Amino acid sequence: METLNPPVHLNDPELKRSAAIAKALGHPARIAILKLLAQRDTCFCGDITEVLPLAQSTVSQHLKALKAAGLVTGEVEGVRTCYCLNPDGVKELKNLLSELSDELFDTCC
Amino acid sequence: METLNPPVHLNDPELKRSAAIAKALGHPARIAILKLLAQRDTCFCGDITEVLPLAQSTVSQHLKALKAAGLVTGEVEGVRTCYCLNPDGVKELKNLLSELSDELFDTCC
DNA sequence: GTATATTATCGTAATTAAACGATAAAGCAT
DNA sequence: ATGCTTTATCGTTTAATTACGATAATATAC
Repeated sequence: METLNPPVHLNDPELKRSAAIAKALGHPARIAILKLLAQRDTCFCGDITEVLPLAQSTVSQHLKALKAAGLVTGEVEGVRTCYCLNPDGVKELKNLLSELSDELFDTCC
Repeated sequence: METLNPPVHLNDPELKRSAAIAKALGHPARIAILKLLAQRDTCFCGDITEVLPLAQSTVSQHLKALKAAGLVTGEVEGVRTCYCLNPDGVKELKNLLSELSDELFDTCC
């Protein structure tokens, strides 16, 4: 049955935000970093670089991406930067996820 | 405190799978398509193209990406193709999400 | 058979992402 | 002050993404 749908606006802020959060998770290294941050209480860039098979500059780039997505905060502590999960961002992530879970019930035509 | 972590293997299948699913959601058009598929019972490429501000070939590409990620199935019905949410893929997505929700409790150093 | 409708694929262009090494900046130690 | 450590940024290269129009393929209609 033709349930006619209104046109979709790809610039809808909520839609864009959801995609941005998902995109930030769209690389194994970034998921790994988030999990590390959830486990450890120290979270300097160097600690992460030690554990990931990536160059320091690459890790720094991934951290920047996570920060831009609002999933992570970075507080300068002297010469180092302490990265942490951003509670607000994680909350948004969880909301996105549960919203999607609700909407994507299993149907098939 | 230095909770020393084992090295992370970015080729870990589960990690890669999680990232691949997230990546598939990492574009507004693809999230919109998934939501449409959840709402409508007809789900031909043309129906989606009608609603999205994108060319037919672009929509087809996004559908291909969703299919490659296992989130969508496409059954050929004569000259058209009927796209549906893939229950297995959606289940995986939900598992990923709840796993992440569990792991990413709010901490800060 | 000829035309029409539907979708996938090809070719292409522009943009973004991912990775690295090298370097700069800035704090800490001596 | 000099050197060491830590991290961000720059410059670069390679690869992937996104988008479009054009075309091919295939089923349906006439």
